[in-house]
Amino acid sequence: MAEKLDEMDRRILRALQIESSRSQRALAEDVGLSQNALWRRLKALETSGVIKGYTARLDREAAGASLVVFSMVKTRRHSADWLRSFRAHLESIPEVVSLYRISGDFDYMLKIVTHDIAGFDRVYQRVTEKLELEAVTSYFAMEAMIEDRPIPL
Amino acid sequence: MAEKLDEMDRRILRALQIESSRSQRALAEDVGLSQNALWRRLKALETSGVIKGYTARLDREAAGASLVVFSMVKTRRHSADWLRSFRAHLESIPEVVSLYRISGDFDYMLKIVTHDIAGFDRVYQRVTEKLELEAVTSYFAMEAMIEDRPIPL
DNA sequence: CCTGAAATCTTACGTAA
DNA sequence: TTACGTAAGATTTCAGG
Repeated sequence: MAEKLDEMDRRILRALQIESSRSQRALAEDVGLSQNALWRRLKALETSGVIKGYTARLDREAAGASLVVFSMVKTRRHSADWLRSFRAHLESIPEVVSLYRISGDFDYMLKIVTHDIAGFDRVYQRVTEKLELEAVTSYFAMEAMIEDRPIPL
Repeated sequence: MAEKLDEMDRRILRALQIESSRSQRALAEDVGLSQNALWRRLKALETSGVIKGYTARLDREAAGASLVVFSMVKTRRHSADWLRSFRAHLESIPEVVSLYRISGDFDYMLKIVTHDIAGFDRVYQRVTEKLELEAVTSYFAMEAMIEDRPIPL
């Protein structure tokens, strides 16, 4: 399950991150394998969990999600129990698309995606109402210059 | 090209963001359409650009990209020319997976994904060498609690 | 709803590193 | 041993009519 990826695997993953809807034949030709060999590697990568699934890449704005906000959060409490409910609370809010525990003068960093300011405000209320936070600093994205590029391999 | 999405479209997009590799039949059944009707909507969503493509969802750690860093950047210069070269420079660095122009006491926010600290340091050098930056504050992700969830629709 | 064409999945066997 | 190639067939899905 934890075999290391070789160069061929990385080539396949790179191609799949760019466009996964191409036929196995075309993909196989690109990376330099037969369709059959590619199929076997694909299956291995899927069952080992390196490939978690396949998803549609959407135009965020066209999908009506125009606003991106990054919120840096400093918390007041740090017990295991509190942390659990903190995580559960944020998981219940779909607009919180990312949550990282970070180093530095803040404890967590949230990426929030909504339709507009009003939507963000509702999320903000929901985030803060239930949790005792010491400080929240929000950075509004004015422009997405590079957005969610492939994981570098 | 700019027709609004109706509830059925959103249902389809929601399903596709969760798992796009399922058959049109299964998908159609889920959202309450015939395979044929789904196919027409899919084609429309693809040609209108709402769906930009399809991609494999990878396990970042398993793919060997263990380190995530968010860097807040304050710039010294702001001319159109400089901005162009700033963008081009960062686009040339694949480890910079996101770049947003933001409001607040910083000008830009970078998301950088690398294998380890050494890799991050190389990227950091590359980012800062060519550009006159006033300040850079980096937050290292200690733990990814929620990562890149679907765009809320 | 129906269908021809295409793609996927699977097995089997021979070969090369 | 481990991975690859070819080949061929069964099955499923696609892309429309």
